[in-house]
Amino acid sequence: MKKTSLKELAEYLGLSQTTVSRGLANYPEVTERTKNRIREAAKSLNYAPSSSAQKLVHGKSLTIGHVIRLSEHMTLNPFYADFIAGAGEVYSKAGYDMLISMATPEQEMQSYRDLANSQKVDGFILSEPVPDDPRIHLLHELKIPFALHGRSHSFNNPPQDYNWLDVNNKEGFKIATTYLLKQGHRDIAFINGPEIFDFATRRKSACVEKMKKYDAPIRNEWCFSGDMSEHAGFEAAKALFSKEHTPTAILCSSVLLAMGIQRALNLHGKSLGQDISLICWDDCLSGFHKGTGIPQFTSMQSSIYQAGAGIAELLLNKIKNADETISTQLLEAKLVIGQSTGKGPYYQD
Amino acid sequence: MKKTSLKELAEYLGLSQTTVSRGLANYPEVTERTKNRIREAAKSLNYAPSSSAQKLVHGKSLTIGHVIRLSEHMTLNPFYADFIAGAGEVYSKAGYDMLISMATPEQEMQSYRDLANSQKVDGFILSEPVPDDPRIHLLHELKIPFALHGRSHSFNNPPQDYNWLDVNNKEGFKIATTYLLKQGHRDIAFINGPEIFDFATRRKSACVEKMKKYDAPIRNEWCFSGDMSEHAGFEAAKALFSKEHTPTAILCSSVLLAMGIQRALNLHGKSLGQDISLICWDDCLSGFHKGTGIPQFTSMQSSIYQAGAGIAELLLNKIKNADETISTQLLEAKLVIGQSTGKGPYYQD
DNA sequence: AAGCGAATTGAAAGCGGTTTCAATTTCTTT
DNA sequence: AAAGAAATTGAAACCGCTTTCAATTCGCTT
Repeated sequence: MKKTSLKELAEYLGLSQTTVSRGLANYPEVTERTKNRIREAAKSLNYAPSSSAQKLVHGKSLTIGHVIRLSEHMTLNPFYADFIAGAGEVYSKAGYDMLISMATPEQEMQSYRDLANSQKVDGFILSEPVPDDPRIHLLHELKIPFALHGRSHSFNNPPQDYNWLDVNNKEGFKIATTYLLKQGHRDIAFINGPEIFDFATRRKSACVEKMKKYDAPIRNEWCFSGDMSEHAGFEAAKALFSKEHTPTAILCSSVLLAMGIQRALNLHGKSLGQDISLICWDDCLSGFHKGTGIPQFTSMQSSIYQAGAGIAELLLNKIKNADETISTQLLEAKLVIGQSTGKGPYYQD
Repeated sequence: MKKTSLKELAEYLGLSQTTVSRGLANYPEVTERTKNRIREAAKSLNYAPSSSAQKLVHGKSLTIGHVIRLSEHMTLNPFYADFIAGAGEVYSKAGYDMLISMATPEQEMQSYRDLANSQKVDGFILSEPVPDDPRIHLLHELKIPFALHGRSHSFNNPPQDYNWLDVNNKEGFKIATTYLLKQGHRDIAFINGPEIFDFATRRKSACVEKMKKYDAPIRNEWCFSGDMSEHAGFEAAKALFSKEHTPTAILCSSVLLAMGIQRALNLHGKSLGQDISLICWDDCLSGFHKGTGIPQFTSMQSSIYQAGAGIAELLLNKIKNADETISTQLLEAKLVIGQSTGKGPYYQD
């Protein structure tokens, strides 16, 4: 079972390469009868066109690139798996491939350059934007389509345009904060992700806005910003409950944080939903999929798998239609009541 | 800034394509002086060779394929992210690309066929082997190099040969079981992954072997096998502690399970390390990276990131050296004492 | 200055497809 | 049955690169 070329297949059939090629591509000018002959022969000889040859002649790679920045600690965010799964499924349905490239922060830009210039990919999906993300400028310059998962806050003027898909972090945290406030909580702590990131600042500002509106106090010593890991959640909650004043509710930016918070609370003999309420952001990681029944945590849910699928679709549309306009899409998160919230001291009917 | 071709670059330099090509590839017969001219021109015109053209002429794709099976629930194992990060880093150092393809169980085999026949990839990494994994046979037939992460138990005779890299599950769980026994535990429960998988059966048998050796009782109602999720751990532990007899120690197959177990224990007012001991398998997911100090769980640690890197290296060696012999590699897991274990009732100095 | 080997350079073939355009075959029509 | 239109088929160019092999240039020897 060795590689069959178009030439061999044509010789075997006693036809020209032209006809065979057209037959396989289902051109109308080829008789149905010969098409069938061709298809059968192709199957029996196990023929598949060489993708590099096809790419060469078409000048397209039918491949989308994802460059993943490996930080110094080689930590890769577990959300990537789901995000990529969502995108990957869209690609495979559309006949596209997904090329993933790991890059250290120093290699990162060059990696985009190389992939674009060598025409290995027809477009990029960018993740984890930073403020005034330099990749946006680079990819504009390289004139290659791309879409961003999330948004890059711009301090520059004018800001750069780009296609993006984001979850409505602001609205999500407004809903969550309002829910806690209406349940009678006023002393609310906020354990956030790193506030250099756009999503984290949006979450924070939503929270602050609503708290102000309800005249609830905003205490700096109750606001944390850092890694979104179990460990960070544990440490933050530990710090929080070693203070004199402690909140009656917590908002946090990730299920991982929530787990750490829960562990710390147990240590302090406090129980979630009873002594203290918690709402966490939930990216609906499939590894954490819930069973049936009331979920452990009350959360704002938004599937990162769907975000991956959505942004892949957005980008493929751009590419296929050579659409130069900017597309943006905002996904809404859903409040799901779980066991981690209860009435607060100021509750009133 | 549009795509520059070799031809254009050659014309710009007043040289032939041949010389330019050789210059860029650093052939010795090209003078250092002209090489430099060529390099400069290439840089200033932003030239990069078309990868499809290069692939076409070399007949290699310099790409490794990972086909990811999406189950019905679209759940993608979060370990994939780390595994892929490890592999990806090796690839990029070696000048290889990583192609990831999502496939439903029905598409899966065809996906391997297509990628191989269209020469999109030079080799495959297989994950999550099942007994007598049909992919092994297929890829042998397609005569394309591959390596398996884990092992595929064979009920057939003779079993098929293949390159693999696995972690020493058996030895790991022997160590863990022995540790618990020596700490004075005899009533040990086992919350395992799905026992259709090779790794899970090895873990189970290691456990059973050691228990027998120490004359500790093996109770079927204390053995669970299922999803390796937080939720499954919670449910198993809940079931376990609603029984009349309860164990003094638990072995489990994943940190996620451990977290669920902990949550259930808290509900029952039991505390890990005090009332009950737990050792879990820890794939060292970067998302769960520990801080400093004594880790939460006592665990058998083995980095799945390194497994990814190791198997990528193994495969690339095969490909580069056209090595037809079979390579296998067994990684050892390390017992790390954390806060979740303590002395059992039968402890003696 | 002629002759020679060594060092450079370039023309052209080929990798495996797609597509243009011309050639051939088949079918109508008269 | 001949002519013209329509339907099929195929030869050859081309995509962008590498590499073989032949041609040219160069530096030295005598």
